[in-house]
Amino acid sequence: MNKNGNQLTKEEILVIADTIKGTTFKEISYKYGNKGGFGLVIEEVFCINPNSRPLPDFEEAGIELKVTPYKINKNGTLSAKERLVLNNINYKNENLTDFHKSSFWKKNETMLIIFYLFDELKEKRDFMITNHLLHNFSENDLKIIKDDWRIIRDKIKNGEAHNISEADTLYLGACTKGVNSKSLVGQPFSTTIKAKPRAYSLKTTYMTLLIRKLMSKEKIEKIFDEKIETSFENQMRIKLNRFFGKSQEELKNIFKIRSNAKNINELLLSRMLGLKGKVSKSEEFLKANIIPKTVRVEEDGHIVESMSFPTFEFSKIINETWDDSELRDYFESTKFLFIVFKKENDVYVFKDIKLWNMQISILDKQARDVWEKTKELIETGHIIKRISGKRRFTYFPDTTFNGVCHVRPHAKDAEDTYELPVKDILTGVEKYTKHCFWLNNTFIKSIIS
DNA sequence: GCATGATCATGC
DNA sequence: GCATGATCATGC
Repeated sequence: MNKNGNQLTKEEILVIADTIKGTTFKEISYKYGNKGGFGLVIEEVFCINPNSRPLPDFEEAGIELKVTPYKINKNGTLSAKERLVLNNINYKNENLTDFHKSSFWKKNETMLIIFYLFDELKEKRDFMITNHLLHNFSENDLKIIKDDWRIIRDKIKNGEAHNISEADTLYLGACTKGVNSKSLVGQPFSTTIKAKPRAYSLKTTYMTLLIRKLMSKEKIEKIFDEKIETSFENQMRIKLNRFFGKSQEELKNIFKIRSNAKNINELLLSRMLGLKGKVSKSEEFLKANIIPKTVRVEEDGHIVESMSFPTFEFSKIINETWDDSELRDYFESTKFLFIVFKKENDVYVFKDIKLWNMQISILDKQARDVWEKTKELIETGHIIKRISGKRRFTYFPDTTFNGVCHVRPHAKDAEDTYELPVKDILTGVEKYTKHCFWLNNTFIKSIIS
C-alpha cells in the first residue's frame, strides 16, 4: 500500500474501499490500530492524517473522504441517520464571490462516502461498513447547490450569519457546529452580532436519497429530467404554466381524477408536474424535505383557514427545551410548497406556487413564545378554561397571541386523545384531544402576498 | 363574520 | 388504526 494517502490514485483508493466492505469497525481497528472515532479509523486504513486543510483528503486524486451512518426504519426502508457534515465555514475567510473558489467546492467536489449501518441494539464497534460511493454532483443537483450556496453567501454578506436556517436551502445546508449552542464567532459584515459557528452540510434527506438509490431497488421519480435553467421554484412554475387559471374541477377532468381526498390538490400538482406518483415522493422533494400544502384564497384576498401540522404529545413537550424541541427542529429543517388556489366566479382556480420556510427570527421569537406558553400550561395543568355544551375552550395560545401561530385541536374527534402529564385543574381529566401548532391564516396571507 | 373547537376523507 | 391534510360548524 502507498505510504502517503495523499498520493493514492483514484483506482487505488477504490480498491482499498472495497477491502473494508463487509467488515466491522472492531475488525478494522484490530488490523489497523484504533485511533478513536469512526472517521479516524477509516482514515487510518487509507493512511491519511486527520487534517482541516482546505484541500481534499486525497490531494492528488482530488477526493474527500467521508464516513457516515444509515439506518433501517421500522417499515424496512433505509434512511440516513444524520446530515453529512462537511468543512467549517469561516465567515471571515470564505470566498464570497465565486462558488468555484469557495471552500465547499475546493474540498468536496468529489467525495468518497463510506456508509456504515447504525443499529441501536449493537455496540458501536460492531457497526458494519456496507457500501461506498464515489460521489459527484449531477448537473441538476449542482445547479440547486450553487443556488443554495448563494443563499448562504448572501446571509453572510448581509451580516445575517446568525439567521441562517437549514430550511433556507434545498440540498446544501449550513448546520451549526459548536461544542454547545452558546459558542459564538464573529462575522465580517456585522460588528455587533455574533453568529453560531457553522459547517457546510448535505441535508439528512439528501443523504437518504443517495442511500436509497445506492442500496434499494425502489423507483423514485424525478420532477426534472430536463436541465434546470432557473431557480427550482421558477423551473416548476414554467412546467405548471399552462395550468394556471384552471379550476380544481377542470384539473380533475384533465387528469381523470375522481377522488374527493383531502389531499386532492397535491395529487393534481403531481399530475401537472408530469409525475405518476405523489410530488412529496419525488426525488427533488424528498432530497430537499419539501412538504406541499394547499392554500385557498378568497375572492377578496383573505384566507379563511389556518394551516395545521402534525400533532404533538403533551407529555413529550414538557420534557423538551426549545432548542431541542420537535417543533423547532421541524420548522428549521422543513420547506413548504404552498399550492395556491384563489376563488374566482365561485370556483377555486389554481393560481401559483410558493416555496416557503419559517425564518429563524420568527421561529425563535413568535413560534418559541407560543411553544413556551403551551409547555407552561401543560406543566401546570391549566388546559380547560370553560365548557360550553359539547365544546371545551382552552387556555392555549389563540390567534391573537402574536399573529404567527396558535395551538388548536387536530384529531379524529374529541375522543382522539393523548395523555396529559398533569391533570387538568378545572375538570381533572387525564387525557385530552390531540392538538397541534397552526399557522395563523393572516400570517399565511402575509407570506402569499 | 370570525375564532376556535370539532371532525371528515383517504391512504398506508 | 391512525397520521395526515384539509375543511366544517358552532357560538360568541
